[in-house]
Amino acid sequence: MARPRKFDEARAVDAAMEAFWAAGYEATSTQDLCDATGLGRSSIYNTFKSKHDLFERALARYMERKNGELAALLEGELPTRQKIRALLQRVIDEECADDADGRGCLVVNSCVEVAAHDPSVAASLERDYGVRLEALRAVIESGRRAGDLTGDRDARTLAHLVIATIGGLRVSARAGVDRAALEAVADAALAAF
Amino acid sequence: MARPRKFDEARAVDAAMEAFWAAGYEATSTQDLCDATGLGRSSIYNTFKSKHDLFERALARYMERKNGELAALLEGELPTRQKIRALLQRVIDEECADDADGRGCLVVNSCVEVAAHDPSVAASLERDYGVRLEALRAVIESGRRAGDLTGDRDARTLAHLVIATIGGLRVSARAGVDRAALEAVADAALAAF
DNA sequence: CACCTTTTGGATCGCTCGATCCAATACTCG
DNA sequence: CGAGTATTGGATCGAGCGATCCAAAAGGTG
Repeated sequence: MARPRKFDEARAVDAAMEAFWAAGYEATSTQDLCDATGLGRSSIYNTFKSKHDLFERALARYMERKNGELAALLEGELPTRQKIRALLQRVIDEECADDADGRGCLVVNSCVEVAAHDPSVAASLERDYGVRLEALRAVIESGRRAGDLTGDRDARTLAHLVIATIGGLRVSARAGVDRAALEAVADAALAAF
Repeated sequence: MARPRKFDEARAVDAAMEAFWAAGYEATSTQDLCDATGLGRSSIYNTFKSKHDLFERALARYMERKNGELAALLEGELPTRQKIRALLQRVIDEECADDADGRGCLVVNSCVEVAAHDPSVAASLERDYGVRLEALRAVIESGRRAGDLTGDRDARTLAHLVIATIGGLRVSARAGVDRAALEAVADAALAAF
């Protein structure tokens, strides 16, 4: 082995993730990626196959992080219904945060901007959707068994509904809807439970 | 007055709309716009200030068309609840259509891809959101007065919910969710009414 | 300490981007 | 019918794109 790397690959992926998150896939140039990671072109192309490859790694990293946060929330002590409400509230807080210059959620952004024209990314997004769906379904079903949730709607459908509501809140936030309205929507969406 | 135009400006905007709709703003090149409209660069730049200007016209045209369709549906004879369900069904049909190569809805796409980095487009999207919100609110309120709808949730909030649900269905569809699941989500979302 | 492999910075590749310019064209109007 | 003007096609602009290449640098290994 010869000259070792001067940088941490995971840190580079994280930095790239921030760049793609802030501007989207198309609008992020390789120069932007150099600036964000602090690396030269050579290091990037020596480590990753292409901009596209780096994007897939960055997206995977984002999913990993977000799914970790989701799992942590769902494993908490709250009653099931309040777990769901807290999840929606977290989304609203993210979207309405003053310092979040409207970058939203990389997964949602990628579903809309990238998925249709990129089968590989689409497959990755579909897999990730499945993970979130199963996590939510399990929590809803266990809440129901515990008598925590009384409705009789299919747990899987409710899990789909939660994910769709999150997507809807994020799109609405981008359209300029204010926090109070988003919170009212979140409350109303819980009527299905 | 001299040499007259050989093309119809509105048709050109329509063609550009299709192009932006299919590929997104960033990924649509001026060459794509020439191909889609059948015009030369000169004609495009002579008629529209820039790619951005043409995009705003195309987006406005899309909103006009879609809001027309919405108004037609809402003015129909169906009971209010079924109007809403039909609206959601239409969205699902659009997203799941075999020939719709995943282009989705230009408004949703633009909210996610463009709004954050383009104040002018953001303002346009916000205005359009207001139009849709008001149309839905009015229908819900009139349905309630007619005894068509029995819940007591704020009509404006329900209108927000309908729009958010549409956005959520569209994002979910892009993530690969199948038609049956989307329809179940649409039904569940109606629980708030 | 010198060799050898890998990384690094930076020049450069061919291409396409959005936009502009100009000469040729074609139509209206006096 | 000729003068004048707006439109048109196409060449062209400088800039930036994603990607590649190469020589210089650096540190582990004998």
